[in-house]
Amino acid sequence: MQRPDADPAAGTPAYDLIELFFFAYRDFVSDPDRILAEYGFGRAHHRVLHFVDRQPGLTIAELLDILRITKQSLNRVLKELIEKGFITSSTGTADRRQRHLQTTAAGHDLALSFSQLQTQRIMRAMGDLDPGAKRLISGYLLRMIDADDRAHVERLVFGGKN
Amino acid sequence: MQRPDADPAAGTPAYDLIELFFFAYRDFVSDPDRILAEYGFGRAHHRVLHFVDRQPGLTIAELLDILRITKQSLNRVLKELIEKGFITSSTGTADRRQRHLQTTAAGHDLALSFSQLQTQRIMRAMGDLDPGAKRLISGYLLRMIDADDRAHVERLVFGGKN
DNA sequence: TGAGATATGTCAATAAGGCTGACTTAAAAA
DNA sequence: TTTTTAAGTCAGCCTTATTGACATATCTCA
Repeated sequence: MQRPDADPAAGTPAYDLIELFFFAYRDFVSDPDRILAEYGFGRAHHRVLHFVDRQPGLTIAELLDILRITKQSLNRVLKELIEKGFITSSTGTADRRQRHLQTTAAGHDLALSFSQLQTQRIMRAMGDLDPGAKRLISGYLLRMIDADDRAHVERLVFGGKN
Repeated sequence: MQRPDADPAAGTPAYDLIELFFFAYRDFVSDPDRILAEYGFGRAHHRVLHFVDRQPGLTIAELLDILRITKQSLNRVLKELIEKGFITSSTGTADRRQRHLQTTAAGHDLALSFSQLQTQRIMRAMGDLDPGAKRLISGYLLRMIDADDRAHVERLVFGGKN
């Protein structure tokens, strides 16, 4: 429980970037909240819908790995999305133990409307930056991710299905 | 409840930046989590401790305004931080209805250790970028914040006490 | 083929961190 | 003096997460 004395090598904390990141993320996730409330959904539903839409055919285990939650937590949210007709679950053909998840047409439209809202905010913030500046920002965000997870995220973000 | 058809003007969603922002923020807040658990604290405690440490003398109303939670939610967390000796609350002199919050020495040390952890991650991600690139990134994050809140955040982040 | 491992699903209890609504007290302001 | 404001508190509820235990179907390997 003993905190070490302030590490002299740590220098002055980057309070500006710490706080800007906090406020930027808060507003970034707030856009979809208004729509989610209309459906009785929360942010957990948003996350599940997003990743299923982006990776059709995703299995339960893969989804748990991305979200880093327990299957009990996922189950309630996923069940609601399936019951309300936004996601379908189908038994695997190669391995019949697995379930492959997909968005329905309604699910895809909803996921797309969330992504478009968030893209609007990103584009407003990018303004008229040149492509080099955009690469710089996405590189920065990538390096903010734990090093031992970075390859996994890169595959997921840039590489379609694995 | 009717979602509009996909806005043709919206273009292709920026899936890469949406997802990078999600994963980056997750890892960014995960660093302090390990320490918080030692004290039986959660992220709510971290946020309160951080802003009180950054703005000594902050009142309850000002803190509620920054965190955008209800005073009932704040109260439980704040009470624990006071009881465990990380924050002090003192009656205002000019206006005796107000309470002015401050971190104790222990509270300041704890807040500093969180900020240093997060600064390490930020500096690793910044790598050897030049100062112009750093300004570009903080400008981007600032513009991700709701326009009508940006001035408030700027004062708070760059301007010390209001 | 049979044993064990794996993928999923489910029940129950618990916790953190939010919320609304109602009400009190003390102090300032009109 | 009346009204408004700042803070504190009680009670109940919701969402999203947790752990632990267990059931079922299916695959894999010896």
